[in-house]
Amino acid sequence: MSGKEFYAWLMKSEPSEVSVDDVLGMPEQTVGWFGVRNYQARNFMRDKCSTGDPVLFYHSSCKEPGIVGIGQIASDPYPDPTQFEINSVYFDPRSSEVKPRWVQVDVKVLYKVERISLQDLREIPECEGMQVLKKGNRLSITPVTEEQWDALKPHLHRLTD
DNA sequence: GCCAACGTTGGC
DNA sequence: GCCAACGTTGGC
Repeated sequence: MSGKEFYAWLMKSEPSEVSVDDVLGMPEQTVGWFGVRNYQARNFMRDKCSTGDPVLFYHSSCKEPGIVGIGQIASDPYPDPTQFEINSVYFDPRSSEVKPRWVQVDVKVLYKVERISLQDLREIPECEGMQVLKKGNRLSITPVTEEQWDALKPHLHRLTD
């Protein structure tokens, strides 16, 4: 009853675009979470994410979807640069540098874990209420409560690379 | 590649 | 401001 509603974040990435290994190869093992073009997900980044919040790094739209890494929010929100890049698929002509529409935060990957598949996740009773498990869920960023995180902990098996 | 679900768009 | 059409997401 005491757990925080926005304790942690589940952040989806398509591994063909940015995989957990890609991020581990980046400077500071950190990536700007570019390309979010959904207002609800944007508002989470803009209003609710804080530096240091735990992150579940999730691979989606792939053969083996699931949680593959643990990280943390590593910056305040700032304008997503891809919205201004005319050749980017994320270009938004309705946005402007003066009044940016889309923001991102930096995400740092701390370590990889043995993949927790969607199926595994559904079998953890305390995780039943997780937004990512809800039917028709399409949000790329969803909050994870403190209770859900605690329930997940015993299932997180750190990999050593 | 299918298709259910849901967000966005735009005509009225 | 309604709502049908359309586009996108993402597991399967």
